[in-house]
Amino acid sequence: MKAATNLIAQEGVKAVAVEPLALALGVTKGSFYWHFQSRDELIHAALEAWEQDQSADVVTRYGGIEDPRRRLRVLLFAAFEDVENGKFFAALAISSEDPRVRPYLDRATARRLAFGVEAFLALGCSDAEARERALFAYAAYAGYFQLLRSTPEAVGAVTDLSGYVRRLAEALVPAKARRS
Amino acid sequence: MKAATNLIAQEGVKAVAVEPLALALGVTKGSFYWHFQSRDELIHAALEAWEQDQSADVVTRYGGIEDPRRRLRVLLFAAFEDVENGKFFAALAISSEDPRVRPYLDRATARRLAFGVEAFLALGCSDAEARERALFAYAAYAGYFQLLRSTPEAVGAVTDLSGYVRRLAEALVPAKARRS
DNA sequence: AGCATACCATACCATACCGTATGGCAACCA
DNA sequence: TGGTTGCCATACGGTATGGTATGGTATGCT
Repeated sequence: MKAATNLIAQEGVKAVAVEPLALALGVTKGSFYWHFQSRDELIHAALEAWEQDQSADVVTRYGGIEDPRRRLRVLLFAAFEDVENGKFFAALAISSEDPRVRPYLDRATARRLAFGVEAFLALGCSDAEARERALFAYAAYAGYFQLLRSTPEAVGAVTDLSGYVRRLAEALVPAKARRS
Repeated sequence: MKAATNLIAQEGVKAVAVEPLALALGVTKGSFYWHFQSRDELIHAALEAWEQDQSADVVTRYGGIEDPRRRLRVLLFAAFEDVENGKFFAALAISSEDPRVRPYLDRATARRLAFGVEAFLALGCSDAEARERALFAYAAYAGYFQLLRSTPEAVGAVTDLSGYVRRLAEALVPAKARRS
């Protein structure tokens, strides 16, 4: 399952092939099919594990912060700092046509967007405004990791990631009073 | 080639398979291999055509605008309005692991980023600042179309695209004097 | 010792695809 | 009328992979 997760992160779901996987792990197909009923089951298991991690994280870690302004800023910075997860999300996005992936991807997107919308509403935005800002933030997130994945050299030219995120935060949720 | 382009846009390069393609077009493999030397040649031809379109567009249409502020804003709005192209770009991104796609994707990214950096430099930004802003803009672009592709419902909730782009433009290149 | 269970390996079949070999067949040409 | 050319179809071989069938082996229980 770990190997499968790595493969997904690296080359997408299509790269999860039983025979090469077994070979790489030094076992055989026979052994694999003892532990898993099918290739699909392995893929689902890996995706399920990811989703479990996900939903465990977000709500518990950021839902507790009362001040919506602070909650959003913390969430934004944390999201961009979790490179591992960002990369895996980008990897899922490249397999978005796969019917096995779609549900997980849709749920993740819906959950995150809803979380963002909620926070912006708490910030006093109108309904449409909140949705727009949440989408903006999420697109910036998704785009950043897509670029980091597909053409890391291009992203590498920008060494100051925190500057990038700060700009995003300023555009969306300006701090009321900034010091120094 | 048109069919191949559509397939790439829909399901990525891997979906461009000779036999199903021939079947769908009501011809046979024999016929296909008369016109193309190989599957690779077809894929390259489709990508080449896209790249040709690309480079023809950007420079000629936006390079001419003198005022860097205006040039950037026009470029931003135009980029988001060209949904067809945006979707195809997102489709290429999902095939970014494919060695046939990488060069085209890399060149497109480099070209666009360089164009953005140049414009921000003309705007008076420092070198690092220009690179950061260009990356920000490009990530917002890439992310938007990735989401539009992978989960269109999520994007559909935001009906006012121009508001989205306006926010991006404001964050990056504020108009000197805004009215109303 | 005899046996069951858990785990793994080998050999096999089926499918989907790429690419090739070869045989039409129609249209135009000599 | 017979040949040449352009285009297409059929049939085949090769490869990668998913999945199954079946046999082997080690461990621990009775």
